[in-house]
Amino acid sequence: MPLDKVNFFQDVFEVAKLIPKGRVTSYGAIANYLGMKSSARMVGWAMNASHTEKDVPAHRVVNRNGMLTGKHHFETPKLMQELLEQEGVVVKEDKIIGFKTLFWNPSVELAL
DNA sequence: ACACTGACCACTG
DNA sequence: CCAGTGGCCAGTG
Repeated sequence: MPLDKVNFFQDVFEVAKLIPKGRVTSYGAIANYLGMKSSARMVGWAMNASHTEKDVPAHRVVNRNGMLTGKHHFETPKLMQELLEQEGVVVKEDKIIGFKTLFWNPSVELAL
């Protein structure tokens, strides 16, 4: 597979699109799934470009704490939380309640 | 070509 | 338990 130069934006987007409604995952989990566990920053950075892709649910991607760190990068800061709540995810103080339960690990769910 | 930055994560003390 | 530090890849000044 031509993963050499890594179009890793697309990969990140693909994974993000696979996140089930009402579930969330972390940058690190995606990075890990893509085989770049330490490059979680890049995932976040890639999400920055997710604005160009319409079907990328960036609101379902949070940091390992379940905290909505990227909400400031949305059109409006409250948008991220609202989108999550629309899917039944409870958000309090910018962090996801029951994150551990709602966590969707691509390395497990998409396990090869 | 160099240095800094970034929606992060894990390890050490 | 909290704070500090390194690592990781790519883009920008």
